[in-house]
Amino acid sequence: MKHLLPLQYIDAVAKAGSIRQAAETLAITSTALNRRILAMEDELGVPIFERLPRGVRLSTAGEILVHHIRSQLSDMERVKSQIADLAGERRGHVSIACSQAMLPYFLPEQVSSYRREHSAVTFSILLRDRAAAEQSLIDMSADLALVFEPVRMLEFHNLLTVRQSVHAVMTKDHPLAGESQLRLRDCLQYPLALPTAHYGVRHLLETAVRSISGTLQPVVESDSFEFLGQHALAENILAFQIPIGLPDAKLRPELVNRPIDIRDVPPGSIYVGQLRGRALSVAAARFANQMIETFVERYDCN
Amino acid sequence: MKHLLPLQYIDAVAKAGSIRQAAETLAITSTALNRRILAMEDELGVPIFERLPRGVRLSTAGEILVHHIRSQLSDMERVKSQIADLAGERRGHVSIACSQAMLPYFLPEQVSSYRREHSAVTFSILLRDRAAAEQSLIDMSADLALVFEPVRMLEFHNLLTVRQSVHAVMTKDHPLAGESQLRLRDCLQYPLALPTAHYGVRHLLETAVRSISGTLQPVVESDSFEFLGQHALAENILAFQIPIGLPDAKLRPELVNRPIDIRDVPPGSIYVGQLRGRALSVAAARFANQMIETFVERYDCN
DNA sequence: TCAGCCTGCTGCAATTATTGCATCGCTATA
DNA sequence: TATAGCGATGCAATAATTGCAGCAGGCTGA
Repeated sequence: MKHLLPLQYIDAVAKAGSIRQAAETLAITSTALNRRILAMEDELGVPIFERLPRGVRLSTAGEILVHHIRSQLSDMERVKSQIADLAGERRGHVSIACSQAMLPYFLPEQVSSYRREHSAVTFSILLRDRAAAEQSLIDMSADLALVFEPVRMLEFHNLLTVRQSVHAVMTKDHPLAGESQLRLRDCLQYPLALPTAHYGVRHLLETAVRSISGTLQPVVESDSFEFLGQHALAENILAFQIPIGLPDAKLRPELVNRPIDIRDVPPGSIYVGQLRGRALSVAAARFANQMIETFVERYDCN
Repeated sequence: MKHLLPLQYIDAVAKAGSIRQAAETLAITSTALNRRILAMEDELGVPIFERLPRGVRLSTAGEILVHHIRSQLSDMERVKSQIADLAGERRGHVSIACSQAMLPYFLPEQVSSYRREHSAVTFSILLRDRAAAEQSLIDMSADLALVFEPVRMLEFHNLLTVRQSVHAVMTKDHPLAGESQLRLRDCLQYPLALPTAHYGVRHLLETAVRSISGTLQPVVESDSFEFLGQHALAENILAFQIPIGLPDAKLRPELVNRPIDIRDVPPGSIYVGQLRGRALSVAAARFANQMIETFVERYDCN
């Protein structure tokens, strides 16, 4: 849409931090970009950017404006999606910010399933820790968020809550593999592989361990669950994951997962949500519905 | 704002019903306007307007788009208002759709009072019956609505409710002027001046009269309360009004108003509200607050 | 200290987009 | 059947946008 090109330009400059860099990504000259921004500031009567020696930064007015711009851009996407929808086309784009556990199995399956019906719909899947996911909703870089144990939920409109208890993951040779359910204190006897502090699983474990006056002393710690899983497998140490992030037993027969007793580690929750007050595009709304249906028939929801 | 000129053009065409007429009001040639619309339709890939022999009409896609456009235009006004506000200026525009009773005393006083503090803020006061007022909120031609006995409230976010009982208005020579409170059946003995059917006061009276198996047979009926009042005065017949629309006794000593017993005619309510989900400009929000404060200290509110 | 680099900004010329005029074809109305 | 009003279009004039080259200013590292 041509008329909101100036808005996209401002958004790009805000993101890039300098006019020349933004011009590069926009594939126009810095001259043109600079003049459009000067023109907008002139129309508005207030500077949008503060000029710094190494570029520009949003002024207070600019921050208000950029927030409005992002909302307009995403609104226009929604309108285009609605219009395409009533023309019988099922097209559009869905952007999702999610916790790591959704990445290996759940979302790929969901996206494929959806795209089998509506192949003109495209997706962005953004890995965001639980604080960053909400931020992505706020700055409209994501339409939907799937977050395990969100931090704060002020701008978050919850569509569905799914309870998930923490599971320990190990090889089938691990001494604990024989138990059907594990106690936390038993797990602590063995070497652990843990995600870094800002992940939900770690948070739940930390809280649980503190309540029995213990400490978590992981052998490996990483923000990459890919790494954690592979390493745990190689060294035969304990890792942790929630059910939605666990492979099917048939798919990975060498891996064993066992729930940890909920008396030790209370279950956390996955929240499916969107930005409060924001209207979803047709595609995003349909995809959210599909996910919610899957959750409802597969897990413990409310 | 120049970048949303194309949007304003589409809005204007939708309102005018023909490109040539819209071009007239926009002070441009029909050629230019026509081509902008063709360009927009081309970008969108879908016709915005249906071409009729006598002009154009919004297509389904166009209706979605125009609704979005109006929301964008009003959002931009809000953003400009916010930016002006943080620059220390108290400027902006407030548009209010209201029932007739607000016009003679309440709103003039409120607007003057507000403009004494913030003279850069401008106002539009639109007289709308209770159905049209909500429509004005929906199409964003009004920021706020003050409606007596609204019809439906789906899109309406209520900020305050003020109860108002119906009063009979007459000259001090009228036979009923001696009573401190009137019964409906006594009123019906005298000639009546009534507003037309879609006004709230008429609605309340009709309902009340039906419940005592009577009928309302007004001597004069008008949608102009100005006329009703003057005529009632001249012929010395009964008119009806709610307290907020009544002059101060000192101001119009020849007029007498007496409440009708609430057992006969239940009190109606003034609703102060805005469009559900819409953010108000700084000026509109402040003005709404001022009104609400006045209501709370002066009338029976909740 | 000073050269190198990156920044936003601006005058001028070329390019591109927009506008207005005249006119066409169409349809409902009188 | 004539007419008036409508949207669409070719063409020329006009206005806006862009790109190039070059400016001054501040940070960075030798």
